[in-house]
Parts: sequence; structure tokens; C-alpha cells
Amino acid sequence: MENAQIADIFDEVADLLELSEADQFRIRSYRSAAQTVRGLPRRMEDMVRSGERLSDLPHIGKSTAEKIDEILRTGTCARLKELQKKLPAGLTALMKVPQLGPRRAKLLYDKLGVRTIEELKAACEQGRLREIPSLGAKTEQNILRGLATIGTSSGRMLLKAAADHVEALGRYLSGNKSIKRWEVAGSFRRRSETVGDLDILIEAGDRSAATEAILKYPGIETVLSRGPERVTVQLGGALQVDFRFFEPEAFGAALLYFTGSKSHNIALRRLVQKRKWKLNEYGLFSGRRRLAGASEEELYRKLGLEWIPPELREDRGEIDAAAHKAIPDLIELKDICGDLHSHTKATDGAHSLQEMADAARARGYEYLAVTDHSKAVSVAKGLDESRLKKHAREIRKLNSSMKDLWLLAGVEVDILKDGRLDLDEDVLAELDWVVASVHSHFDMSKTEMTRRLVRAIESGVVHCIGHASSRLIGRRSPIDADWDEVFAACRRHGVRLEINAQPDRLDLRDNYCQRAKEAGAGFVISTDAHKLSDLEFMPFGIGVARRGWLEPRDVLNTLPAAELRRVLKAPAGR
DNA sequence: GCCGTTTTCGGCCCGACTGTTTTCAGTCG
Repeated sequence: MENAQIADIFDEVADLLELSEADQFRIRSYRSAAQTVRGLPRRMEDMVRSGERLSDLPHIGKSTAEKIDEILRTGTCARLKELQKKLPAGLTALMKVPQLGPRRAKLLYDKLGVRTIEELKAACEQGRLREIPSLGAKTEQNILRGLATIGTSSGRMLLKAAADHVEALGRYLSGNKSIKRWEVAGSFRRRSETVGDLDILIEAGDRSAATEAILKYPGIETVLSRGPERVTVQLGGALQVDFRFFEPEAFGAALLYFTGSKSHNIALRRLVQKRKWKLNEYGLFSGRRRLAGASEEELYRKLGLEWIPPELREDRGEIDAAAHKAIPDLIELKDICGDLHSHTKATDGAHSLQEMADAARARGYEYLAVTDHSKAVSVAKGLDESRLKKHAREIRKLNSSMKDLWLLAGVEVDILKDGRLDLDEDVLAELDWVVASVHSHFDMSKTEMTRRLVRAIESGVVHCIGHASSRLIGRRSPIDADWDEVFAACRRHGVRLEINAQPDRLDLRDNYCQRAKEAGAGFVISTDAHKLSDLEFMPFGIGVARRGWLEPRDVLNTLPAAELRRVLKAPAGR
């Protein structure tokens, strides 16, 4: 059983407890436990098997540890079943509708007999909600609008899509005189792979002028609310944006607060509470005296912590690390010296070898690996042995004509169903760089898939496993494998794991990076560019690596060309 | 239900906005 499934059970218990109007702190406990389980870099099942004490984990006590045992044994827990018996099914779905929480969901069920989303919709359309005191016509409309957004998507967009919005919006905000400073906080600043909404903090000379300017932004579809502290709008593409106004002395506290994550904030507040202080979005206070607030650095310093990069703020050990001055020296875009995964017109790329090389050089790279597909990917006109040899000759010919860019002759070879490689190993051994990837048979059993990947890793001709889980965010689930075994094999054979920077891949994902690093594996960050503009995806890969606690020394393509040459010449395992 | 550098009992993160109130509950982030 996966951690996410266990977490879902705890969240459902919490939902049902909310509907039962149980003790709010008990509810919060279940939520925290769900959060801990969901964010864990390792599987609970494996931890239990190796005899680790679950109650050592944050927010997991004796009672929750017992429930985890029970869930792993039986697939569910008695507490959940008992609650489900007491409350009608469907009510938990109802309380996830925007505008509805546990109280209103229960109210609608008790007074109107509403138990499904469909019945809710009908009740709103018939104007029956206004029969209930405390609800009115406005609420009916708001619920209907919320229902409309539920159906359309998961409600979260890819980080890249949000980044495009931020770029346009940022240009607009920067061009306005009444706005002195603006920063995007939230999951966008933490570089989460998807973003639910945008939180934009504003320092304004004149708030009402700034508000007027914001409301004139052409991308706005609906104004959801506006007050003196906050303006909430919806942009096209159903992206919600909160603009919040802050004075300079509170700006750092606001940035900290709205960057989150929620669990990071709660963990910080626990520290604050011990000192009898108060931390909110306006500052750190002792009584009414402000101790800090203008910058994040001073806030963390007051708490005895190093500044924590936003990507680490997930309550996965970063606060402890900051207290011991052990925050890693996270990798940055400027550390990257080249790109080790790209395609050309030879297969499914859009541009020629020369064009790709020029673009890489224009970015200041020292090297680019050209890694077109192998023949199994027939839709991409994948290369067979003879076409690959010819392609490699062309790459080397162009390479010899260039002084300041090393073009590595490479390939992205398919890992076949049984773990063999799609091209003759003698031909692969001639190349400078071999990426091996799974592009088919995604639904094999965990045992078979593990064997498949490990066999490829053990081939002796592979330098790197491309997009290891082969998931597509929101569209295709990751393949199932015993990742600890895969990572261990990578370490043994000196095979790197790719962090694929394509916005809908971001694979290996962040918590697996952390886990693979602990297992001693190395990494590369690549764009898998199929066209010139894809080379610009590198920052998204960097974001994942930073969220995975990676430092420059963990990532092969931080090496300058000369050093990379030396490493690649060394025997495997180095 | 979790947690402990004043605690094994008694706390537990904090504020804004909306709608329908006429002092606040519910929801949201």
C-alpha cells in the first residue's frame, strides 16, 4: 500500500470527524498525520517491515502508529468504518465543494436532504438554499460557480503555465507607479510542480490607486472579492489570484507566511509559541512589540534559524537543519554547464543539429548531448543501428568544427519490456552518452518493472536513466517499481538518474531525489529539448532538484566540459 | 490525537472577507 492511500484514510477520518463536530484538535491531529505520511520520502510499508518506530515521526503517536499497522494489514481501519456507518456517504464529497465546509454540508443534509453533488446543484438552481436561515441567494450563486470549476479540472495548473501568467502579470504590475514592490509567494515560490492559485504580495504607495490598477488588468475574468487588505480575482484559464497589501515593515513576515507551506508555518509557530511570542503575516511579536517583520532573514534569525530556501519549506526536516546551520548549499541555474538530453530532426525534434548546437552555445553552455530516440519509438522515427551510426558521425563532424561547444554523440535508447536495450550494445558502447528510458508497457507489475530497470542499469553501456517514473503530471501515473532497489543499482553501476525538466514530467520527482541521494545515487538535470525553446525548461528541473535537497556536487552536468570528459572516460562505478 | 528546555496535563496557528448577521459564524488560505 502506498503512503498516499494511508494519508487519504486519515484525511477521510478527519473529514468525518469534522462533520461530527468532534474536537477540533483531534481533527487537526489526523490532518497532520496525513501530511506527515504523504510527505515521507520512504514507504511506510517498508519502514514497518524493517522494524522502524513510526511514533518517532512527527505528528504520529502511539494511536496513529497502531492505526497505520492496522491499515497495512487490513486495508482500512475500524475508526473509519465506524464513522462511515454513522454518517451518510457523499457528505465528505459535499464539503469539498467551494463555499461548503463541514457545517454547511451537514446543514444542507439535515434541512434539505442534500446528499450528492447533483442534489446540491438542483437545490441551488431551485433556490431552495434561501429557505435556510443564514443562507441566501448570494450563497447559492457562489456555490454554483464553485461547482462549475470542480468539473473542469483538478483545479491545479502546471508550474510552467502559472509562470507564464506571472510573467505577463508581473510586467503589468511593474509598469504601474502606485505599486512599489510585488512578490509572488505560495506554492509558486516553493516551485511546486503544480500551482492551485497565485498569492501576490504588494507594497503600494496608495492602496486604492493600486487596487484600481489591479482591477484594470486585462486578463481578469471575475472579481471574487475586494477589501482594503486583499483583492481576489479569477484570470482566464480558471487561475485564482490573491493580491494582498502589506507595509514594508511587515513585508518579510507576509512573504514568509504566504509562501508556506502550511505545515512549515505551523512548525515555525510551534517554535514561536515556546518563547511566548506570536508570529503572523505582520511580524514576529512579543506582546505588542514587533521583534522582526521587514525581511525573512531577520525573522528566521530571531528564531535562531538560518534562512530556509522556499523550496525546502515542507516540514521535511528543514527547520531542524536550519537550527543546526546545516541547510544544504542548493543547486542553482548558474551551476549548470550543459544539457545532456536533446532531440533533433533526426527523430521527433523540430530543429537541426546545427540549430540546437547554436542555441546551446547562445545559452553559454559548454556542452550539449544529442540523444535522439531509438527504433522502438516508431512514432518518432526512432533510429536503428545504421542510422544511429550515421547520425553520430554527423554529430562528431559538427563537433570538430566548433571550438567552444562540445556536442556529445548520444542516444535515448528504449528499455524494452524485458530490460534489454533497443539497440546493439556494441553500437551503444561507441557513444559519448547513453540515456535509457521507458516509453512503453507502463503497467507491468512492480517486480517485473524493477527487474526491467535494474537490467538496463546493469548493462554497462548506460550512463543515465531518463525520466525514471515516466509519469505525465495529471495524465499518466508513474510506473511501479521498487525504487530503493533501482537507486541502489544506480549507485553500484555509476548510472545517473535524470531529473527531466519538461514541465509535465518533472521526473524524478522531488521526494524521490531526496531518497535516491540518501541511497548514494547521482543525478543529471536535462531539458529533453525537442525544440530550441525547450532548452529554457532548465529552471523547472533546478526547482525539482532544490526541492529534493540536491547540491551542485550531486548533479553531473554542473561539471565543466573538461571534467565531464574525464568522468565519462573513467570505468563505470565512478 | 499529539506533545513536552517551565508541562505526562492542558495546551494546541492566525487573520480577512462574505453573507446575512445587527455581533458573528463559516470558509478560506
